[in-house]
Amino acid sequence: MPELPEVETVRIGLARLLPGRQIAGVDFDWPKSFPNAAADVQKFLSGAEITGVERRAKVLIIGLSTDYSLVIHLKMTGQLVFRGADEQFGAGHPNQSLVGSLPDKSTRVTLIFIDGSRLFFNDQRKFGWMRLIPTPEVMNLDFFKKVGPEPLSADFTRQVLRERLLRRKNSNIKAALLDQTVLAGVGNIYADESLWGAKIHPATLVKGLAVRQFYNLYDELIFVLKLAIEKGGSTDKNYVNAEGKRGSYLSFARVFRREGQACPRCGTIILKTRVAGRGTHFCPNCQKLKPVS
DNA sequence: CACTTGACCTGTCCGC
DNA sequence: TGCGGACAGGTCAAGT
Repeated sequence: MPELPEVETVRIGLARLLPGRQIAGVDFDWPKSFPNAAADVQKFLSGAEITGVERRAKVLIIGLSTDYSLVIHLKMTGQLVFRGADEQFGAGHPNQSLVGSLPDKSTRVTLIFIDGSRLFFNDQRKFGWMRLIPTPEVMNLDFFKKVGPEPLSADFTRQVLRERLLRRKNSNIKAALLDQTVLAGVGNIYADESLWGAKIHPATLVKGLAVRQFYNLYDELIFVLKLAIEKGGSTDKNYVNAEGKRGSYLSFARVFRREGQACPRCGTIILKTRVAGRGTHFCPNCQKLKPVS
């Protein structure tokens, strides 16, 4: 669920809310959510000031004045929700909020700032994690060494997308788009949405795609990612931004979670199948599976 | 080596 | 109503 647009939306919110705040303490219980030893957490977090919030792929990097960074992956159900000291932790937000009283039973880590405000790391399914890493070593993490280019960076061109996808020429296009070593940040929602835009069947083999199709896919991918950031991401069940509010992209979605509805382009009923091990939505008329010639 | 599948988890929904 | 099982889908390890 949190894909590039959702993580970027959280980053924008945290970058506005956190820098300059000083950490007083941290509470955490589930060790896998924060694997650093408890002593290290207290030692390198307490007294640290937050210097900035960055994103690479679907990972958030919160910089600290101690030359350590908090590296966070939300995986499927992670949330990072900030509450100011003057906000009742138990009251929730009136406007489109999905989270109420905090901490709740999905809260894995709580950062407490000296001004009384708090940052809650909630994660229902416990797949996500937060790690304290010396800042110069962050990019040495295996994930960062392998991850592909940022699709919204200036040097990510149509040609680059085609070259990267062709690294998996024998895969279907959906599996290749989801492969984080091919390019960073695309997950199930935006893979389906961009393939619909480019009129490509998700099971099409990469080697069977024409150059023009790669370029169409590039245009649709960039369009969908930018629109999703504009809409604050997609909220299905869990995802919320740094203020606990929903994203609205799904009301603009063309195929994702719209099985049984009419394709907005041709009116054919949208199907849901399984491709690359994931639930996959597509229009059987606009996105035909052609044999490799 | 290229590629696919299963494990990690919990909550929800569906059929009986 | 209760209960088992399928499903949700990001990433890594294990399997083919």
